[in-house]
Amino acid sequence: MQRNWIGRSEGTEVDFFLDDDGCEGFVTSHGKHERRGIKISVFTTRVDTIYGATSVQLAPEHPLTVEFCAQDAGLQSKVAALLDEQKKAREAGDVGAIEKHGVDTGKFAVNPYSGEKVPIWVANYILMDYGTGAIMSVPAHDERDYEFATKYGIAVRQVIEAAEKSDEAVVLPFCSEDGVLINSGEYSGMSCEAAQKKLQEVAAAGKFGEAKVTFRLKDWGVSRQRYWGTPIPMLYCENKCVDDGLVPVPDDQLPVLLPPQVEITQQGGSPLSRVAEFVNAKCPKCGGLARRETDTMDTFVDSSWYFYRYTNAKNDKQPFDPATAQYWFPIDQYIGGVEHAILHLIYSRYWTKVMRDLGLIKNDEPATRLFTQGMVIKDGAKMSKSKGNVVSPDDMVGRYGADATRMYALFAAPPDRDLDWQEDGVAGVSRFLGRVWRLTTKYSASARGAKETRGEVAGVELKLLRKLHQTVAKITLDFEGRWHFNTCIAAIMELVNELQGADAQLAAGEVRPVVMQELLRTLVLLLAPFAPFLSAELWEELGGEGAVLRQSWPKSDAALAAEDEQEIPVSVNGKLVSVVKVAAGADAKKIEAAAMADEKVQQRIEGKTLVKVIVVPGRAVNLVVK
RNA sequence: GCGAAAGUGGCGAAAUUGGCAGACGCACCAGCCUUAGGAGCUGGCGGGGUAACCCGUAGGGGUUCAAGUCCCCUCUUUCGCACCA
Repeated sequence: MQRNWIGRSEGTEVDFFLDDDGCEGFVTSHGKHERRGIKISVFTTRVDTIYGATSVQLAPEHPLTVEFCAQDAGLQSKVAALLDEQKKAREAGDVGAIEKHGVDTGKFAVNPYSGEKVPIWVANYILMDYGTGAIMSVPAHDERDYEFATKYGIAVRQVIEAAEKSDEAVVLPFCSEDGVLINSGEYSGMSCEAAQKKLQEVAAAGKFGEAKVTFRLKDWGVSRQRYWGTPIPMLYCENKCVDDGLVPVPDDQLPVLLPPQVEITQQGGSPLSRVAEFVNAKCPKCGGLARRETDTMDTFVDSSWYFYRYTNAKNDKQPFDPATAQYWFPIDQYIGGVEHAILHLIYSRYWTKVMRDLGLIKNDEPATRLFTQGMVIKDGAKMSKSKGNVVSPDDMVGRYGADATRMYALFAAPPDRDLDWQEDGVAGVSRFLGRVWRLTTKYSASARGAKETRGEVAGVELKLLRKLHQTVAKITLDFEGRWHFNTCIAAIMELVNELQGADAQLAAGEVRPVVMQELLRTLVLLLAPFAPFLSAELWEELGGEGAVLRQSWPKSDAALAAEDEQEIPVSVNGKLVSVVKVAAGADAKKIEAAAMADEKVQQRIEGKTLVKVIVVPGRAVNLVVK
């Protein structure tokens, strides 16, 4: 997601030249490169289309635009209108919806490869803060350029044709990179990819361009003109005792605190600038008058590094001690919603890299792993304070208890998925916990004091212990490997169902206390992360030592968990026909024999020719017949 | 418009490497029990059909002995967005 957002874009920066008196005698790339005059750098991902460039377009705020305007009042008013449109679109947050407008400056630029003169335009959709603030316009091979050129009658020249020739007429713009250059001088006939590489080399050799990587990360302003932010600890010395008068507040005067009494006047500007006691200060360098910076830092600044402070919260000399931070960082696991995946996480990563470069920390990244949790959905919409559909769990805790509420939330869906909040299910979880309580307390007396060793097990003891150890294995895997707590809880429910199904045998004393103890104590340990309060009670009830949450996680005994038989589905021509039982670990031959011996299978293949038999041991059998 | 994620019973969901679709739970139905409860126990519960069987994972194609799972196209929903040269 970040890869997309940061928007790494590989392309070429190419210098066009302003065609004016200073540029006479310009010679194309074929000959010598005597370049004078003013450069207009453009960034393009499609340098292979450069022979199709029929204009150069500048952002309204481009320095050259400003210069042209200074010489031409008529142009200036038109450009001002373009800039206004761009600003309005930006404020509305949708530059994409802008209607393309532009104005011809009457000036020309020279293509450094071909020497061709092309008109220079200013357009409202060119942004000064991306790339170089100028583009070469290739209408034949770019949607936007095509739209613009047809609107203003700018030439359209095709320089790429499809790699595979077809009889159909070419529809412009042709934007595919799967093509071959035409009308491109000595580069004609090359593939797009090869041409890009070659043209970059030529530009680099001729010193009028180079391969370049551009990023689209938005430059987020640090400072805000409002009261409720962290003060920026800088002073402006009135005497200009240093070059620009800018003096940092000395360490021993940090932190700069906000004044407690501030009038919010809604006049605009920072409210702090109207608080004289705050603004007026002494220059720490020369002792003269100084003014404090009155902008405050945006909250993104704080959220980019606050967690480093957690490693060293009582340090009153520094934000944190580098050695302490190095001990704790990077964070092992970051958990957050998708809304954190871009802005906050990009800024905090960026901040970490800056602190690393300053030598404050050693880690390159703030966290090693990211887990993106789902949203809570209520009545079809994301649950949020701003939508006002937030449900407090307090009600549910009051009615069913914290254990049932917590366990229900974990049971309803895996955490990486959106959770549809429906309260009906909590009653079921509550009933389940009641069953666990009754089952455990019913047999706790005998289980509590068991001291003998287990020894060999068989019959119902084996059946129950097998299920127990299978459950431990499953939950351990789902818990550690996948964080699928819903299936962990389902597995505990299955275990309890199995125990309850054997209640008659338990009541008849067919299971020894030592086995009962293992069954119930392990059950409680498995339950503890999901229902800690109930588990603590039951742990005590079963005579467990210490706190249940301090116990080590149970280990699955693989030998006990292993089944001695397994069921293998048998299909004929891909359709399930029967299920056969074989000894666990049976080889393909034995499984095939069992499948062929099955009555239903025989009915299906009777009178047909067996073409192929596929046996996947432990998994499936498929018979292909004709 | 672009980008990302998702689509499985009446509902929330399972199916870890392609190998018995619907585990577990909710709701519902039937029965039992009872100093009648927001309780407990037993059984049923995708659709069609008396049945044998047939159909079924948004829709349509494909790969494969075998597809919810892999590939292509379409549709729908949610989230994010910046005409990015």
